[in-house]
Amino acid sequence: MHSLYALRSGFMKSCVLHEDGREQVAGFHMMGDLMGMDAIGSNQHLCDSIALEDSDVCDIPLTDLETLSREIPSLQQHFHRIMSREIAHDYGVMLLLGSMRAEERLAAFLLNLSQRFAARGYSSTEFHLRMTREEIGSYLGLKLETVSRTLSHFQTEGLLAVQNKHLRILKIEALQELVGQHSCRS
Amino acid sequence: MHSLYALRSGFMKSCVLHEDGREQVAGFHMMGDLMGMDAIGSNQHLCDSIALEDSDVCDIPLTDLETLSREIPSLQQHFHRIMSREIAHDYGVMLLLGSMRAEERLAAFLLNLSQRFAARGYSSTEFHLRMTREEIGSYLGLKLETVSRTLSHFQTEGLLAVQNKHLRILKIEALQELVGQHSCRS
DNA sequence: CCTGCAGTTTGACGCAGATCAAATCAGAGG
DNA sequence: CCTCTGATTTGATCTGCGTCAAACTGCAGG
Repeated sequence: MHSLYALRSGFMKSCVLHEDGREQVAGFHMMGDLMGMDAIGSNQHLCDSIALEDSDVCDIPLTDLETLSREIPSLQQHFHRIMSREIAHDYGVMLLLGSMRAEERLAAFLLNLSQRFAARGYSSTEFHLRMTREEIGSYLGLKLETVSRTLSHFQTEGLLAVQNKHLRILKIEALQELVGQHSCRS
Repeated sequence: MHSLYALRSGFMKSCVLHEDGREQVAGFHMMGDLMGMDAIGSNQHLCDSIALEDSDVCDIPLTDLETLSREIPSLQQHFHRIMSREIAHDYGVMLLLGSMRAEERLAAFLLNLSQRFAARGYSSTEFHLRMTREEIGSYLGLKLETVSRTLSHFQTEGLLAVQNKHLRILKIEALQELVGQHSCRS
């Protein structure tokens, strides 16, 4: 606590915990992501971060970061930008959870993964899902059966090819269209 | 843009916009809240903030805040704490949208309002809802009819007294229990 | 190679909440 | 006081997704 964590390599999830023991996946993190920004205000992390494959994490003491920020304005700005992006991202997730149907949620999720892999120099159309269907479901506010069914459905429609955890996007435009549409709800 | 906004008095909502024109309420703000923290990273506000009653807003240029932060460590820490709290709050909303049923969502919403009024010196059990049922629904990922029905249901159960937009909480423990329970989903 | 287990797929069924519709209510303006 | 309009309530019906159940797959350990 009172540190931030930079993910240098690997893949992780963060989970929010309920008082009653139930938990929900709040996000997936990959190389370069900064984690733990929820804890600055409360001295206590709301999330557990759990590695989904061998990962390398760098501990950043908050006091060091704040001291350096005062001396290096560009670092300060960068840090603020990162926190802000986290907030903006969360708004996107709220939108997703609050007003999208299962197909749209999954399409948005896959497109987001795709973009993030692309930004890191990996293929944007073919990658490995490191998380289980249940974890995807938890993140998207769906049950694992619904995730599985929706993936199968996308496959029969020819939008993607799924083989266990390996995934290939065949019609990225169709997925984008799905997300843009908002055929119903809210 | 490139300013933050402190709400000095009044009551506002912020809405996230879809590409396709649809919008969702991302949060409600009252006296003392800081708004616009989603825009630091992107140079562009994702949200429109709209006053729900006469409000008084104070513009805080980001560059000023950053300059002052460098000189006054306690201000810097305070700012970081506020951003962090926003992130933590968003995680709470994600939990709510992803894994709670209608009754639990509404109970959580009312309890949150109650706490915030209390923190500002107003009654924690009797207050005016400044937003419409539709806005509540949008925030909670429900339709206005469901919000209305659930409020009615709470009323017949004796948990609260609702008269149009005026609300009185009668059994706060019962509401808290509802939120803690998590009888189903996810 | 066999076994066990966690993860996944698929089907059948039920329900919470969306949708459609209509009646009522409250406040603003004349 | 009356009218108009947007907000709210309430009912009836529909449906997407959750729930329950069963079979299948792939991998790790013996």
